[in-house]
Amino acid sequence: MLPEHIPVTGGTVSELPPVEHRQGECQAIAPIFARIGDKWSMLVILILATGPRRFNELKRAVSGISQRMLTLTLRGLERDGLVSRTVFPTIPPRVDYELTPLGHSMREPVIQLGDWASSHLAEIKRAREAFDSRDAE
Amino acid sequence: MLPEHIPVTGGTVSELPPVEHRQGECQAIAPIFARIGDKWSMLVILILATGPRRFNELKRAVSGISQRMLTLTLRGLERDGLVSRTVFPTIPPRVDYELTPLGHSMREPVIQLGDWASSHLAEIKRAREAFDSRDAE
DNA sequence: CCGAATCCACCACGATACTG
DNA sequence: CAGTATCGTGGTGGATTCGG
Repeated sequence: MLPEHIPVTGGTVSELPPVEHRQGECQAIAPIFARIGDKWSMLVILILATGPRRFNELKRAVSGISQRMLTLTLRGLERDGLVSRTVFPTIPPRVDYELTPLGHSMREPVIQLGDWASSHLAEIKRAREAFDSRDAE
Repeated sequence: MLPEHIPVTGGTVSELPPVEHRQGECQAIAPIFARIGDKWSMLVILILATGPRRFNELKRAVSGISQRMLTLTLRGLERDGLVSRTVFPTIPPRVDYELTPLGHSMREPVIQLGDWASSHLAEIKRAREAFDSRDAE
């Protein structure tokens, strides 16, 4: 399903696919990106990629998220069919969240992005500082 | 970079890395995700992955984006060292945007996510409709 | 322990108009 | 063509409280 990626080596710019190819695509995937590309969704997916978790486990793992945003984020992911919610009517109550097959199919792309982010953290930090000090003139 | 150096815990048999491993990571990558995971950044990266573009080319390609948000998005990506901005002092003026080496390194993860999104568009749509009709009771 | 609900500040974002 | 400026608004997201 994944199209062969453009070879980087020795390629000229003209060998890149025309914009139009992506252009139509953009129309379609923009809403998806706008949805999963919020502040928390991908982090939650990233955590759930390690296995099912309870609500407060998630809250602890995704440090900094508020209870409300975690609820809303999970609700959104559930709506999109990426996460399933299982309630155990015990006392105390217990709710497990885990990736659905669809959510599971998203694991690899998200993990890759996460890996990219953590590998290039320092570079980005430096770029920011350089930019900020440069425009402070 | 992931599963290799993860120490084996107790007797549990799991291919998945423990949460704790991701947990510390999350702290660090949350800001990055919050940054690139806004409404437009990844789409712009996706377009620029096909080669350098001028401002209005981008505006047309990323359908639906306002002039203001494109400017802000590009400025943010530039600040993060992902995109470079080249001004040609001609008349009419011309400004080219293209991926930096750092931005280039992000191409593959973003393209993968884009591919994932476009492949599962229909599934997500169906999941949403199912969810919405189910909670409309 | 899990999560819904309310209140509220802020800023993300879009629309529009204006400049070099 | 490539922005900047300004303003208005809806939504995001935090703090807190309540319920099951």
